[in-house]
Amino acid sequence: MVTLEDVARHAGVSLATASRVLNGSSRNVGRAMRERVEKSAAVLGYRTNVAAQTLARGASNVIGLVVHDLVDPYFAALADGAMRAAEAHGHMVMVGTTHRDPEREIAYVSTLNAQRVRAVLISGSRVTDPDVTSRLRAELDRYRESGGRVACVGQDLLGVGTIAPANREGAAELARALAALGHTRFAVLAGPPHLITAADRSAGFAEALAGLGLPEPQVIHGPFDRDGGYEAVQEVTGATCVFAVNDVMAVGALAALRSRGVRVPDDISVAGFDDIKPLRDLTPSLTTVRLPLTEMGAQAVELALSGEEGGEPRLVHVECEVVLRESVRPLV
Amino acid sequence: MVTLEDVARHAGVSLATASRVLNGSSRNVGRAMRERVEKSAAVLGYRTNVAAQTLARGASNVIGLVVHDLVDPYFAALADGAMRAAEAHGHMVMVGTTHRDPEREIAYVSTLNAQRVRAVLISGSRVTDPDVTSRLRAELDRYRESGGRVACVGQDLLGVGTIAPANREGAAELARALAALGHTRFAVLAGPPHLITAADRSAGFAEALAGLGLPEPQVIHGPFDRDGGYEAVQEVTGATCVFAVNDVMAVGALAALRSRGVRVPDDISVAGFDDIKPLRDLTPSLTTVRLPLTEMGAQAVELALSGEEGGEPRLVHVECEVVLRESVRPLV
DNA sequence: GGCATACTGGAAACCGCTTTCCACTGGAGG
DNA sequence: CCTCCAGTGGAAAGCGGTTTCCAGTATGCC
Repeated sequence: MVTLEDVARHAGVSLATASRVLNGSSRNVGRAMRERVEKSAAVLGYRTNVAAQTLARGASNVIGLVVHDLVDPYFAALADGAMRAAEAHGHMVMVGTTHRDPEREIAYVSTLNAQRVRAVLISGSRVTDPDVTSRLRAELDRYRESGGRVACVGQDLLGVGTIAPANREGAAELARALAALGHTRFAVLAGPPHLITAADRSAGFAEALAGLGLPEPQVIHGPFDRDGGYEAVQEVTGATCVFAVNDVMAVGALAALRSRGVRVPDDISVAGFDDIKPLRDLTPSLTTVRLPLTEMGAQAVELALSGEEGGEPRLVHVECEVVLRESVRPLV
Repeated sequence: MVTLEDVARHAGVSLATASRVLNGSSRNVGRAMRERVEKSAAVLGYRTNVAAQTLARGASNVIGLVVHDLVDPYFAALADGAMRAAEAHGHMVMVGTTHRDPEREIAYVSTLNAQRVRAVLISGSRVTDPDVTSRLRAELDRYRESGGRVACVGQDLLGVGTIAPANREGAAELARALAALGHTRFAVLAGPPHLITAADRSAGFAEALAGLGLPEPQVIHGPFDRDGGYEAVQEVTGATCVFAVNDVMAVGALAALRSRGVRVPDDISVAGFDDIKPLRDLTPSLTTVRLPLTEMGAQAVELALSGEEGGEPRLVHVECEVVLRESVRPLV
């Protein structure tokens, strides 16, 4: 293991000088020395010991990202955006996947705190359980007290900078768009009641319907994933249009309908939410509400890194956009 | 920032004792002391400084994973498996995405070396360029000389423990299965010639065909991604069956055919390779060669962590399995 | 020519934790 | 009763960098 001291000795300079040359200091080093050091470093194959650097500097160059499931295209896109932004800052990303267990979310914040990461990014829906939320908050607060930076993608419930998608409004807009096509009887595959993202989208959708004087949708709860959509759609009765509160559920619903010989959109229309990448290759292509996932991931990094310069944590609202595709047809 | 020393002082014990209690040492600590220390740590909200720990121990608890693109379900599944296995060992995973740039692959190994990660996992196809390969190898060697462990998912070209999918054999088996259905005129969407995975699959397929006395397939090169498949399939002429060397390309091909009104499998059959997760929700469902991606990710972690106990780097062959689905139909 | 003023290089104090070595204690064994 | 040893707590030397002072040198200016 070649250390900075080895390099310094090999170059015939002091440790301080070698450090200044190799690890971006503000101090200038004379041209001759600098070249000697760089040459020695190359010859010896020196690699900075980041752990030592982190310890000495008191700040690391890694960003922690907490997601539910990397295989879910939603989080994959978020992670991709975050990693691109992180790289632009010269940071690496350390990922923790909770597989939807809030306890592990808390545990990961603790672990990332121990790693003294530069920033922590929390993504995915918050839950209604106030106990879980306050414990997560406490853990985040502890981290921030010691100089950590945090950003959240989802609901503004953690007292930290937040990228907040307009779930309610997006769902409402979708409802109006679908109603404009003539649909009146809806079903909502609403996900679990305790997930705020799911609840918000479901509520926004129902409210918009009510605002139009349309009957209440049939609401079916279930898991927030592909299989949850698959199961939930089986219980739909009498609706002409189904809204799944996220795309992966909608994909599951599509599969279930297909396997039962129900044609989409001829027999029933289906819409989702998020506009995840793989959607475009589905048949029929899925109507959805578009969220700029990659950008959101990148924004979260910027938000966390910029910190809340003297004041309140910032709240960034993200607009959604309804995208009508083949899975929905107008009712004549 | 509360340090171990703060805890020790608060508990009225020495630094050594506090360390032994809080960070799994082999040494025993008396019950009374132990409890005092644990209590103090909890009260003060102590979090180990992993950077300091890494420096002192000379070994970190993070694993580096290098992938091409997290949004690609292939790598997402690999990463998922790796993260599960890593967690079982109490490690975290740091991810680098190269977006298919071999230079960044090398750069990431260097960065991960600087981080002194416990192990580095390299995934994705190797390239034919010997210069790139040898430079990557050199970087890996440097890392291993200083005690790093490496595993690779792909071709055994790096001189490190490797999880090697049976690309050739899998493709050959697929060719025989398709031929058994009566197909004789094939096209191969072969990806870029310099990607060994693509080349192996393409070659295995063609060889099997030759072995059966069938005519050579039409080979079309192009990018290894979804859009590459989309474009390449446009050039197919006169084949009854198209083999895309990976699933994402096959998905692109399916989309292109659909948009041109070509029916699959009625007008033409399509097959892919990998069996990525989102496949099951496609219409038609895609015939492919199944690879246990999640397990491969986990195996890579185990392989790297276990090291090459006194000897040659290990080579783990991974079997593939042909999965016939709707996108292929028998030719009467 | 003399002196203030950059510049630049080096010595050494830390960053927070691990671990080796030492010292001390109390009980087993002779 | 003394010796030996297992068991446990503490002091202190690193781990590999960063950075603050200090000192020496060359430069600018009057």
